[in-house]
Amino acid sequence: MSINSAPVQRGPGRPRDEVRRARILDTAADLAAQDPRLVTMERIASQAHVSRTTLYKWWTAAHELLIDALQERTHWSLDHAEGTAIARLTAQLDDLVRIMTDPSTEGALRAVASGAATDPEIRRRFHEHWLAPRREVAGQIITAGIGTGELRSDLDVEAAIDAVFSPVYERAFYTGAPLDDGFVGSVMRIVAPGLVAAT
Amino acid sequence: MSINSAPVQRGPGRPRDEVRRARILDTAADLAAQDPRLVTMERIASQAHVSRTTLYKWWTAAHELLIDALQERTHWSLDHAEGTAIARLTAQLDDLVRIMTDPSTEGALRAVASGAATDPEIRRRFHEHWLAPRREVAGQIITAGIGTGELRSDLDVEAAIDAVFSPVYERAFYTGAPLDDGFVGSVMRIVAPGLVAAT
Amino acid sequence: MSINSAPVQRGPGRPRDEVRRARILDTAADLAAQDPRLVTMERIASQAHVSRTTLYKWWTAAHELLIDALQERTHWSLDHAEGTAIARLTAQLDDLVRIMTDPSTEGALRAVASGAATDPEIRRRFHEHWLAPRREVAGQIITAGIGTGELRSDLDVEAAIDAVFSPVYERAFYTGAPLDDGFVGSVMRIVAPGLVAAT
Amino acid sequence: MSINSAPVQRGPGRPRDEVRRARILDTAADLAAQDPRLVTMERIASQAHVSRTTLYKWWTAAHELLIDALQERTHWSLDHAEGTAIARLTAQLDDLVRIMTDPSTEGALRAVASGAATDPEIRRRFHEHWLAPRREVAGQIITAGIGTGELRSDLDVEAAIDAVFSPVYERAFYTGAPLDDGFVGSVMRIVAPGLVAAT
DNA sequence: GTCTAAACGAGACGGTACGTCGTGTCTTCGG
DNA sequence: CCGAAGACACGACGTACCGTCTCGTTTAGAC
Repeated sequence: MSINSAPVQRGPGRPRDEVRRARILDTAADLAAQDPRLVTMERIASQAHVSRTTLYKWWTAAHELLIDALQERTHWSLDHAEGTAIARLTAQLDDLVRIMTDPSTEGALRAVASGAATDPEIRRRFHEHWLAPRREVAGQIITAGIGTGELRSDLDVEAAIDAVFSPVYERAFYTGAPLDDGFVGSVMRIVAPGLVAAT
Repeated sequence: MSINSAPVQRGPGRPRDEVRRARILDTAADLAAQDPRLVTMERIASQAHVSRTTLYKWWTAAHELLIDALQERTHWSLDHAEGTAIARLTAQLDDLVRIMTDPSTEGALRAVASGAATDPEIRRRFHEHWLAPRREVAGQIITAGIGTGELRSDLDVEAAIDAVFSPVYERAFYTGAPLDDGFVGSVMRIVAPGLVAAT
Repeated sequence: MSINSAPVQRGPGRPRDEVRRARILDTAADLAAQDPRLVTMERIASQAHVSRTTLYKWWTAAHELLIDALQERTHWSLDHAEGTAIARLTAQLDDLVRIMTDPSTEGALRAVASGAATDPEIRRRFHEHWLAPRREVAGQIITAGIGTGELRSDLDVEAAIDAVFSPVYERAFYTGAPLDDGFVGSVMRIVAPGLVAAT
Repeated sequence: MSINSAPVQRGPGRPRDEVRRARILDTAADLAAQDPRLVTMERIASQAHVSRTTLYKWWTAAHELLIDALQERTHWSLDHAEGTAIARLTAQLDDLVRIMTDPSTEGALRAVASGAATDPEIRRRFHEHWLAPRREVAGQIITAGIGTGELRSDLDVEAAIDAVFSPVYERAFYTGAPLDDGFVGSVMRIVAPGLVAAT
């Protein structure tokens, strides 16, 4: 799952220092928590007591590094609860809100999303390693819901996923409005009627 | 509405060169259309055959300038059509999609949103000069719809606005999925049932 | 003597504001006294509550202005005492030391000399309006001294003037060594024997 | 002697490019020879095909750089000839005249002296790395001359040094009068009688 | 009294240089 | 082969002066 997960097989030469790797990711997350704009290769290097050379050896850019850090911190969020489709989507949304509420993951996501908005390569990575996995899960939930007859059969699945998730990103990144459990409730109250099949 | 609207009455001193101003905003929009990352004070200046000093005289940063450029290009989008609340919201959404489909406005918005995600000051400006006016209109439509009984009376208006608009931003900025009229239809089909009052 | 002495004859039009002129020169001298590097057209203008346009109307550059200021403050120094040639040269030297000891004249001279070292035009002005008049007086003293037989008849007058004056400039501008009456004595004790005729 | 003399022993890290260093100093000297006002970090960088960053890495300001260039070009001038004190001082003076006659060293000295006149920090450097070493040698010559009885025992050594050297600086920087061997003769003819002991 | 011409203020503008920060690349030494 | 240390080019930042320019306003003497 991680981009730079340590391969087990070993050849000759000095093995990679895993302690350093962890320290680097922690440092990046800390910086992002303080202020996403502080996340630069330069700063990460000096703060993590690591040479810039080492950073560039393993990550092509700060955003790559942040995505790694993000994934290590959010593995849990992909395990989804049982229940109705609506309940499971709500759980997904709760997880996302929790991620957006934790300063270190919020800051990292801000930094990555900021880059993604303007840089196609970052966008690709952001989509591949962050959005896609979550949309995948949501898609499965929705498809299953359609199968059981809980959800409408004529749903545009992609649009449905957008409708569920995007309000959280908008609030977190741009609006600055409070992001709490009440918000998840409000969103689901609005979106759910459009998802469920008429009884 | 514009930040730097030229007052007609004149005092002493050389009057501002409005031709230059327009050329600057055009240049910035062009650069943003090519690649939002090209929008730097340096590049705008050289491309618009204007000194950097002049840019800094009128705008504190590239993002300010872009917001001005955006507003000049999207005045039309705030006039909203007549009809039911749902119809009027759909019209709003169509406008937004059109803005996101025009390369110059899309690029400019990308650049500004990118900054907004990480810089609180840009976020404030982006909200004040871009999001707020559009949310304002949408809010009035919704409130009016509640008044006529078309929409549910227990709506969380802010969340409703989020639900309507945010899918467009998400697609445009991060997903890369096609942004066409069909998408607006899909979104509204999902959201509308949660907005209208039960009959 | 002054470059911009007000001509008496008057035509139509608003006459020059002499109060302003004095205020400008004072301001320039004050700035030079604080730090010669502060003497910029911009700073003089704002400090003297005068527009930059006015400065450029009357002086082509800050150094011109400073030379004017200097002359107004050092008219007295060209009147020389009576006595032997050596005594009169010593008096000249005392005057120069006094000028170099007064912060405002010292600063102004520093600024002008600094420009003169690198800019031929400033050098010409500095020579014409500052060095030449003083060398002129010294030259007359020396020539007169030769006439009376007090000084050697085979003197290289220009070199003699250099020998007398230049140590003061050197100390003032570059060495930072104390510039007091004792120094004038030391210099004259060294130089005088080479000037006076053998008895 | 040089501020940035390359130490021979080497640690880790890419070694400094000595070719670049030489090219930078040459370029600076060339610019100074053309016109001392051209000596700016910006121009040196572009002319020497070097980034401004590199300049700032090694020199805090253009004047520092020029002092380095000067020293590399004037090592020879501190070796002094044998003979009487007067002869040795004359040799020193000849050296200084030669330096002031070579366009590249003359220009560099002009630029540095110009800065020294108004900037205390440059003054300190100019004194420490240029004036002091030369005054040191002259001081030793004079002290030795006093020891042998050739020179007066009641000399103010500092003033004596000033008397010998300063006429050259004055001519070179401000007067514009010719600076040739005849001038050195004239100066020494005037100053020497005040230095030597009465017979 | 108006007329006229200069002085003066306010401010826009292009330009050059400053010193700093971050990027990505390259070179060399040591574990 | 990993990692540290550091040199280097490049692009952008925001600021300070420079000198020029275009206006509007003020202030005198001349008619």
